[in-house]
Amino acid sequence: MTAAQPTEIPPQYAPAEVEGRRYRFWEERGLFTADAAAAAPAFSIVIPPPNVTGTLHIGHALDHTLIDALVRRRRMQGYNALWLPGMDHAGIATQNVVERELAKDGLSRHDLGREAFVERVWQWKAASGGAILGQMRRLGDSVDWSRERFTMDEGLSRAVQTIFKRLFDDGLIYRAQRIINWCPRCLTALSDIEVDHTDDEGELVTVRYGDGPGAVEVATTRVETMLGDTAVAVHPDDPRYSRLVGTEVELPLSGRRIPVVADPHVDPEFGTGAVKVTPAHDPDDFEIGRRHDLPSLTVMDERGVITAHGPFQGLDRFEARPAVLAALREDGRVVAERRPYLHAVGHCQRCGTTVEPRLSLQWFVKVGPLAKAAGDAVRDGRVRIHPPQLAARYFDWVDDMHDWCISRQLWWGHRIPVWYSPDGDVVCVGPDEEPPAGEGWRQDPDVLDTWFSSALWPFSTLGWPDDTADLRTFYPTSVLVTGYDILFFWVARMMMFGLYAMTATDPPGPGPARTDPAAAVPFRTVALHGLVRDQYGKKMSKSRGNTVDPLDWIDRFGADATRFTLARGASPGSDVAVSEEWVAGARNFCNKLWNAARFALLNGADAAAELPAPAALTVADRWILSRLAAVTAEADELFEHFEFGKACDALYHFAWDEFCDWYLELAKPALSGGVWGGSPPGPALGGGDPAAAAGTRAVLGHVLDRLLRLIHPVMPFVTDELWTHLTGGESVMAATWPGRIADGASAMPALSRDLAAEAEIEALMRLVTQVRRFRSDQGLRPSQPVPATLSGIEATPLAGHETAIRALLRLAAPGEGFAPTASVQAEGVTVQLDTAAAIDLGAERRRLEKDLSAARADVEAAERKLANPSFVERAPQAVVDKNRERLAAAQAEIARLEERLAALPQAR
RNA sequence: GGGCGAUUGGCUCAGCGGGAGAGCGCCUCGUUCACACCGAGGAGGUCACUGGUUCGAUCCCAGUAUCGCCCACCA
Repeated sequence: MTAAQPTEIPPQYAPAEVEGRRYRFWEERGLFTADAAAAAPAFSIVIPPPNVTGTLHIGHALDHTLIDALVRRRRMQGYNALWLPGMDHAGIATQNVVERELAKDGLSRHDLGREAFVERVWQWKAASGGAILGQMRRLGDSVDWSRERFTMDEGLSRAVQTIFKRLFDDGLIYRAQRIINWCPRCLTALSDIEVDHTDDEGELVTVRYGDGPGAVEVATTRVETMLGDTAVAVHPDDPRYSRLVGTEVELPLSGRRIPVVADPHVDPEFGTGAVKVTPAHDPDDFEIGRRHDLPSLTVMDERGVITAHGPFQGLDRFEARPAVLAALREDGRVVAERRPYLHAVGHCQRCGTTVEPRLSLQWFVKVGPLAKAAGDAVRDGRVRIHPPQLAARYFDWVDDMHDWCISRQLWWGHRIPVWYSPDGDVVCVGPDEEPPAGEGWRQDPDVLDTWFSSALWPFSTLGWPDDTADLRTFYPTSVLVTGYDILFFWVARMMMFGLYAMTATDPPGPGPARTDPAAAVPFRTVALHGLVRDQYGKKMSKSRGNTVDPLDWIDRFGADATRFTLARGASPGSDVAVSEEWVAGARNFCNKLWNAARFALLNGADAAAELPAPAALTVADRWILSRLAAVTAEADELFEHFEFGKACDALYHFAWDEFCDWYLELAKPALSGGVWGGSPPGPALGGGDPAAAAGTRAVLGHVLDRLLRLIHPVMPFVTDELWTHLTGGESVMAATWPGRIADGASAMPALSRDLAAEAEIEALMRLVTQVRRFRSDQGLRPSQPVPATLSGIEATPLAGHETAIRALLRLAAPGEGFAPTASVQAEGVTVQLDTAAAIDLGAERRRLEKDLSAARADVEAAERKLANPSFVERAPQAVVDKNRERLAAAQAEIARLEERLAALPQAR
């Protein structure tokens, strides 16, 4: 027997000491590196590329924890697992960040010029990107660093150009004069989803146009745009206005005469039923203008400043509004004013500025056929969205998508590969083509929406348009793990472009493609998680001051604790609430594992030994192996369905409640091989039996070995540190997963359930808990030995467990003058205790009465049910039987309790 | 204006057509040789409200209320 010496293993886990060392080891051994030529089935995940705008936040930590857990498990299962890392240039977001940096020095990007500015952004990218990579290492991300990509690296830029050219040639990219969302601060076009709507306070003003019988009143929230009105529209069937259609009215403040047109888009119920039409500054009006061939008058520049000649020229749009209104009032034109008037107003997602609808020439993707294909792939099951209820949102969006404005008036991003000649010729240049030669050709100055390149991520990162081994092996990727908040931004667009690029066509498009439609999808499953929230369920934000820096938690609690906190809260599609108490609890769990392993190591746990046959094991050994079998199957299944929270919970409770709290206590007699708790060892738990001791050391080693493997995907560092100590193996990362494994991989020996052992130990647990409760009620200190007899135990399944029970309960052998003062009955055993003092009759009576009323309630409920013929007739037999058993048990309990209550006053 | 989801102990959340669960917090006790980042015991909930279906509803259905999220070109 190994003497339990004070040891070099400290009693507390110190993450900082372990994490860096373990990560370097994994990396040096190439344990993260996937092999495109490997025979094992492939499993691949591409990282949702973090923006190079700053550093990772706790939401990234959640995403990375879940992905890493999936990948680590698959790797252990024997898959050829790849987690491909990389980052996103994040066009407008990054440009804004760098512009803000410049602004600190009083500079604008125009002071630097395009080339120098872009160079400056690259410097920023290097710094921010470096920080992000460092954070990923701290988190323990098992990414294949040899395959790291960036959306603007050479290969990906070639993929962007390739697909742009193909879309252009297919007529799916076009350039058009349209009303688009314009940010007057960022000075660029935005797509619909880059606009956030909020209900803002405005004013609804009713203005009279024209005079006399031909006058018409219109309602508007934006009086300043009337400078650009070119019509008034009414509904064709509106009898109030039918006589006016075709006439002209005079536009106030300008004297221009504009026509009254009839258009079905007008809602006769709203306002006055007549609407002013400003085709250059409102998307609806633009459409009306098109239908009626109205001129478009642009009265605002790109910064939102009025350009129309007259008294308002040079005013900002928000200054112009009250000015125009005042002028209208002066003219007696204002019929009614309603304020406050709440209405949805669009804001730039990146800077919050109110978006201005602006007529301009932009590039668009014609999304019709692409979106149809993206919807169909989910509809026909080639791609599964998890949890399924989020698929409804996906369909809503994909099935009714507007054309996608992809040009941005920015400098940071992929330059649009189109060239213009002075004569108006337009040439789209492919990746291997030279720009057109000759005088005066100019490339389009705009760049592409950052989501354009993100949409190619699952295949551009694998080498597309080249026919690479990586692409052949790892596409389609297995799972896409990301937050539901970017379902539209990213997931839907990857679907559109993945299917477009990777579906074989006739004639073939550029790059390799798949003839099997199921192999063309960018990923087979989309696993959506939620947002990280604070302990009150509130969204984290800098203004609330409730954000969490993952590095701060990693420094203070360890990466494993941080990961466990996030994973334990993760349910598919729902948000995760975290707080410092939670991560402290997770840190405690790490420490619990640490000490369980420390105990095992000190007691000669032997993971390498052959497991003895059940007959040669103690009941406790058989029980914990059976419980391990159960929790292995359970956790395995839960991980498979992205139920990280439940998997963590199952493992946590097994490790703490069953393995540590009961099994380690029960194993002590066998391990110590001698005196334990002051009592001689008993046979059932193998005390004093060398064979049983060896068996228990083997079981202890095996259970801990498998448990560490099961927890490793979520808590990689502490499990690896402990596992290597315990087994002498190189890394648990490379060990076999105890549950299901990949085809062709070799599994661990299966464990089976042992229900007899489970029942026996559960009975022991109930008895021990009952007596502990009595001791606690009586104020007996846990450490104080109490002489007691256990009568009737020989006739119960607990017959062999008397020593264990005595030890767990600190019950001493009855000595001379043994005089029991109280008894506790449970599991067919009567425990008579000599408390050496009068027991607290009040406490005992209260306890017994409480138990009695609970038992009576049980009897009443069961009787009521069983007295109901419909219940007996129609309920499942098992349920009826269960109630009969409950009734009998409760009745017996009542008899016992009444007896003891009656005996109570006689007790000493 | 549409759509989706939620409402369970103090807080955050599981659960589910047959006697309400966890973590944290709270109370009591504790220097038993893995761990005080611990151990033992305990208190605490008419499962939002109203109806319906059912032998039986926290669970299914309808409505109400409150909250949250997503989408939206009604000026």
